[in-house]
Amino acid sequence: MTIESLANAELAVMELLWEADQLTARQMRDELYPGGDRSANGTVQRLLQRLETKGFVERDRELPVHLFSALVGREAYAGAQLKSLAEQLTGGSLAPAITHLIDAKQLTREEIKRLRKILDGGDS
Amino acid sequence: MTIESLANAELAVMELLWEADQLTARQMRDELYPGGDRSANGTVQRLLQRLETKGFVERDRELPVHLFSALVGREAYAGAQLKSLAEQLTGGSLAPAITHLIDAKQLTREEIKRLRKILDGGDS
DNA sequence: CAGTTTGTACGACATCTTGTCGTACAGTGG
DNA sequence: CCACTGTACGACAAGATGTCGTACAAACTG
Repeated sequence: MTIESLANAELAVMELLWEADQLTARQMRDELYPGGDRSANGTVQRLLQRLETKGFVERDRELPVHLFSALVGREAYAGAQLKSLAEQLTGGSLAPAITHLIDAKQLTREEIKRLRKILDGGDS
Repeated sequence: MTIESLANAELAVMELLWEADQLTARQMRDELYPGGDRSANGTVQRLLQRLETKGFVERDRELPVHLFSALVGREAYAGAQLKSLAEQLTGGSLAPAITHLIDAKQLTREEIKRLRKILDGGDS
């Protein structure tokens, strides 16, 4: 159940799928490679193929022109990455890193407020 | 000032340096490659060299046998990675990802409590 | 002093990942 | 039948990573 991590171009594709519910490869090509010649099609298809293998993307094969959609949401991906980072570095806890961010003034007062609200609501 | 991200073997070296203040390459070799033959020395030296280039490690050249120490602390590294993740994925805010972790019950009650305490203290 | 040992410096390499491209093939419409 | 669009996928270059080998300097041993 481990969620792999994504590279730039793959992430760019996911960004599109996180915005729209379903997209064709063509639509994504137009978005990602505006002056898209023939080869850009292959690139996008390749990226989608790999994302499908990794379990990030689903493909509706009903029609000859497939419809792609995200299987892993942005928040789920971000959360998984956060968790994996914490596990790798600080024994599974986010606390040390967040402490550091606060001390280094890398979190705005706004953001701190937002996080506090989330935590107060989330557990009880 | 961007902090690069580290690969496995590099991270393993940093782990050692995060535990001890200063170490010789030899000490790290013994730790990382217990049955260490000749070539393991080269590997460790190479890793240290690259870490030095990336600005993660400092080398005391006073003695012929160098003493290595971490320039970037574990919490600073974790924090930087956290921040870069948030910037890449959720517009710089950690809130969405943490919300997801709470909803998906990926944070223990303990951890939530700890985070809340940090946030309550950190702002003032 | 000559020889050995220990450590540093670094070139070289195999492997993997990533992004890209080209080509082959299927279905559709003229 | 031919052109077009899309899918499938092999191949490749570039970069990162971990490893190894070798060259060289400093110190220690006899």
